[in-house]
Amino acid sequence: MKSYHHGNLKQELIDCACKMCERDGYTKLSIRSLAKESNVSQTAPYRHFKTKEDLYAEIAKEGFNKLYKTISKVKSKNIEENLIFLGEEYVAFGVKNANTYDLMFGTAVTDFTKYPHLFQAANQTYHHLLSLFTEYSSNKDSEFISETCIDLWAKMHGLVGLLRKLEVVPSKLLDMPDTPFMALNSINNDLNAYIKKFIRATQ
Amino acid sequence: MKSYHHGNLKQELIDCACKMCERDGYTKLSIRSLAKESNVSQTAPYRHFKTKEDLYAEIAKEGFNKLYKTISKVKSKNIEENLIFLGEEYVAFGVKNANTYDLMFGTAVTDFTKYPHLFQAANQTYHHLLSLFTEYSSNKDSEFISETCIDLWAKMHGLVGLLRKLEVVPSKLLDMPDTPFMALNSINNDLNAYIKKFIRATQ
DNA sequence: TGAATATGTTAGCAGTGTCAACATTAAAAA
DNA sequence: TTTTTAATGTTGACACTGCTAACATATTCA
Repeated sequence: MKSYHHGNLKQELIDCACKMCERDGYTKLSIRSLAKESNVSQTAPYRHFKTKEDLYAEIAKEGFNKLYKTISKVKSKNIEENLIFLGEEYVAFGVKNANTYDLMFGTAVTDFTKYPHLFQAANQTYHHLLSLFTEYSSNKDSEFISETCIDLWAKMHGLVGLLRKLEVVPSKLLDMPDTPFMALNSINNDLNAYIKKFIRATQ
Repeated sequence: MKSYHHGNLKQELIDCACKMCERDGYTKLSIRSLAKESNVSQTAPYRHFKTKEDLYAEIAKEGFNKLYKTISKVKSKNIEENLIFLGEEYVAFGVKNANTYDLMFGTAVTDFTKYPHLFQAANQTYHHLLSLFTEYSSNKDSEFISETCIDLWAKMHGLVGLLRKLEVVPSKLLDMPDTPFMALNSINNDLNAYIKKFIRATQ
């Protein structure tokens, strides 16, 4: 027998939404289908998320926390190795959690400052990069360091975006020369090696 | 008096859709609203676009053609200056045509090979980079050149993505230190200078 | 205990993508 | 030229969506 009140519906909805989002993509995720999958009425989620964007923000927040956890686990002795591993982890995260990554960096949630928890979670990732560079860099100028962070971040972020475009290209195109997809695909075969080179090139 | 048949509805729908997409974002663009704005019945567009994704693909195609036109206009004597200007034009395009850029590089249209015209238009951009590097690089190894292209593309692409995230941060946050948005914002003040440094760093 | 609040349900509105059935016209075939 | 066919337009409808209002039940706390 199930009671009228649920107990911990909010978090359960968020967990379920994260799962559905990563499974089907956030465009396919409807509040109604989320409610159904969670065995509550169609409008129950509205007691916890005023709008759909609020729900998106929650998923994005969880995504940033997961991303932070992933890249902050990386610990190496020297900065170069650290950045290489970090780059590998970051790009791998973006590709593996592609649909969630969309929500984190796409336009579904435009203004992070409307969602303090999301804002904080997003900054956490950046702070990690920042502290890495601050620790290792001989140049302690804060503007230099922040620019270097953005530089690295942009590279990793851009790679995630391009690598995803490539994934959908069927193998029959592999022998068609001079397409970016072809070029990207050859990289994909040894993603880690490429990322290493990629990051090392701009040390 | 208007005739029953329109004459050139397809292209007019595409043009209108491009305008609406850039104005409101592609999520707000509905086939019904497009039909209304074009003064035809709700389902008239379905004679020209089987699904909404087909319409998206058309908009993305127009976007890639416009991007190609924009960056292929850049002509300088030496490769370095050429790449700097190209980077500026590219990032500026991405920021100015943000909503269209979403459609071009987002997940609304997953498989470009389903839309040959879009596929061709997307590759045209890459080909331009490729020919630039081929012309100027002393290392003529094709794999090296294609990797360098992707490298540059990823950087520009990543910058567009991050710069957009920053735009929505209200100015009250400007004196809040240690946020990526803050850091990005300082860059945005002199975007061109940053890109120069950015690209030069990985020559 | 009782009142106020939080959290759940049901019913319904307006808007959406898409399809089927029908109307009109332009193009092709006779 | 006439007739048939195909292309292109409209109307109506279905299932789905985000969201709100009105109502039901449970929990919190004075």
